[in-house]
Amino acid sequence: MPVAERRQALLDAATTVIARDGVRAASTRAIVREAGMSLASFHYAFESHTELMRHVVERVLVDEVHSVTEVLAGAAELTEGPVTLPELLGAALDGFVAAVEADPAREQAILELHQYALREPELADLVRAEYAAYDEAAAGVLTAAAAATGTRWTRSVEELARYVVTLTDGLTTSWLSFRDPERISAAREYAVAGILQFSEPDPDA
Amino acid sequence: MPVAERRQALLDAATTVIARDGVRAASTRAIVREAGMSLASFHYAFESHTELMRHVVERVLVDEVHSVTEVLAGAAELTEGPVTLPELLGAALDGFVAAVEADPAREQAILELHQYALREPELADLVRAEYAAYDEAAAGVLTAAAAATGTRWTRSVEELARYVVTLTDGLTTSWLSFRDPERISAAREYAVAGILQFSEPDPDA
DNA sequence: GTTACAGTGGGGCACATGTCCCAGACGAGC
DNA sequence: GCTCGTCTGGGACATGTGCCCCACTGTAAC
Repeated sequence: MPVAERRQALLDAATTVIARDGVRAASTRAIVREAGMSLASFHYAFESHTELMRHVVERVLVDEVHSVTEVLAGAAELTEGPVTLPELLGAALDGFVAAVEADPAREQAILELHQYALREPELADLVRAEYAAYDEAAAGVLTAAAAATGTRWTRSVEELARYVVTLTDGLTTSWLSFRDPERISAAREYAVAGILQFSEPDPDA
Repeated sequence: MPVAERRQALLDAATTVIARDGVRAASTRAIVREAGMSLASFHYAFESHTELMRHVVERVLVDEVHSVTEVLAGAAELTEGPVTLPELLGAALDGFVAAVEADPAREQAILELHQYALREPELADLVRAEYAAYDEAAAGVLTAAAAATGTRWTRSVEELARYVVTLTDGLTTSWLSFRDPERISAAREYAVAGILQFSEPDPDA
């Protein structure tokens, strides 16, 4: 078993344990047990538990950015025939919420890893980079949606995107506490309405 | 030293340790070291570390609800002379954000305790009760602000309140990651604008 | 002064954790 | 077949953890 593959297997196992039992429970032994390896194999693939955790944080956050970007892009490409701006934005937010609802354990793990990373000086930047990527993804959706519906934004797209990301963050934590779709849907509607305020027909379109 | 006082001191110490070093570091020994006691004193006041944590979660979350309610009520009572709805709502949100900015460690501790509580079946209800209290506080501010400015809401105040709470949650996590006032202020402005959509002059006022 | 007892400190138990070491297994090259 | 170097398993170490016990203090009652 090549080292690279073993590292991947250990990262997978660590992610599984964290999602199921929390960061607190992700001890070296729990991870190797999950991966079906011995402790020696662990320290053959990784310098230390700390290094493993660093890679876990990095991989999970990067993966999450990818999947979110994918979900948003998928919703934005759903433009079969004429679509309105609120429909597009609503679909994008629905896609995001559906992804969170589909795998709450993963989302909870991500939040725990955020906290973990924010406590480690050398990992804190990963969280900020993650949010920057979210901002970019949201900005992409906003501009694409406006372009597809002959509208334009009256405010900076970057600012609007940050607002959207802030809101999705709130939606995520709300879902993890209540698991209540109704509690989410109202906020979702208001969010869309809030953003629409800053759009207008594009005279150039 | 009476038992009740000792328990309070230990709760204080635990809160301090958690805010400074995280929940992960809040071991029994770390807490008694912070409180300047011996291990025996700890187990004289508390049945177990688990029981202590249960009380910590309860107290911190209840305290947070109180202080948030206080901040919001304070902002709402700032009605010297004629004030507009957006001013009132903006002031309330500013008060909230200022409280978060003033003590980020405490806010981070609260988020960690949320995660901790959500992992413990018997503590999860505390988080939900906390959010329910936030909802109520936000609803109170919304109705008070509307009444003070001769306006009324066109949507259910409960739903609007939940939206506000969701948003403040996002603002909090955003602040903890970036500590960037500008990043917050834009979202704050959009939030106010978003809510204002659902207000109208009250003909009965 | 003696007794009784709530309260406290130090030490110790059993267990879990991160890390390391060393004996052995495995397979490739000759 | 043999050797050599990579890889792996089990065991062990030091440390940290939650919890407990026993000896001791101080104080209050008589």
